[in-house]
Amino acid sequence: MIKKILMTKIRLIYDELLSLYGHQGWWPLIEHGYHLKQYNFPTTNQQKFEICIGAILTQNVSWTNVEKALINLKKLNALTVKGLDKLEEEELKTAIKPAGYYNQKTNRLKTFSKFFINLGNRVPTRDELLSINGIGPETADSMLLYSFKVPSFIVDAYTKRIFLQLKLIKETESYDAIKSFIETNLNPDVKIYQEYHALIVAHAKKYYQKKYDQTLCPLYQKISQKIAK
DNA sequence: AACCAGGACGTGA
DNA sequence: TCACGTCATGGT
Repeated sequence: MIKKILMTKIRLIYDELLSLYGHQGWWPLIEHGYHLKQYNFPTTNQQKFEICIGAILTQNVSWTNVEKALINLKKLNALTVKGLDKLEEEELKTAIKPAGYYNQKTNRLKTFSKFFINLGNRVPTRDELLSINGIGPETADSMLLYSFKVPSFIVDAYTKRIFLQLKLIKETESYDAIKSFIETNLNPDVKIYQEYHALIVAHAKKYYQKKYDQTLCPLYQKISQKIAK
């Protein structure tokens, strides 16, 4: 007789999303696109750096805008640490303009590339990243999870919307409270954390845009049906 | 033509 | 601590 494994809700939601959308293969790189099931990415220091740059550029902006900026940087050979560090400030501003907030983000990229150079092959701590101007909790966790392969769960606006709709969190809960709630109910596993966040984004793009009716979310419908019975 | 997108920071209460 | 204004482009 096989024992039934007790799974947490958090894990069940993950399984549900994975069966709905399949592997997402984040983080996308300009050259390689989505890596799909090759979880050894990123392999080179340059790829790690590109992911970090993307994490800064995508702050409050759609990824399609970020791609334009990344392609501009690639053309200028500035998707490498040294390349970006060498780039003139005005040139950098122009290149990342499509990603919005280009004045702030220019400073943030310059500051970060210096940090990245000094980092060497070391993995930074979360606090270390948070102490850098322009890197908040979500950006830090994105870098840790996708660039440095540390199982640090990312809480973005979509994560909040979905978990709020599923009544697993409250409206007022802080970033860190939501993060630790999820992490205590999900074994630390880089692959799963990576997929989970990507799946949340995929799911949210389909059901949790502000213009949509969030009650159409199939996960929510399942729950509300159970309650009705 | 407003509104929103894979946030973070500075300010004042 | 925390609510609020600010930063800016591109798509719908």
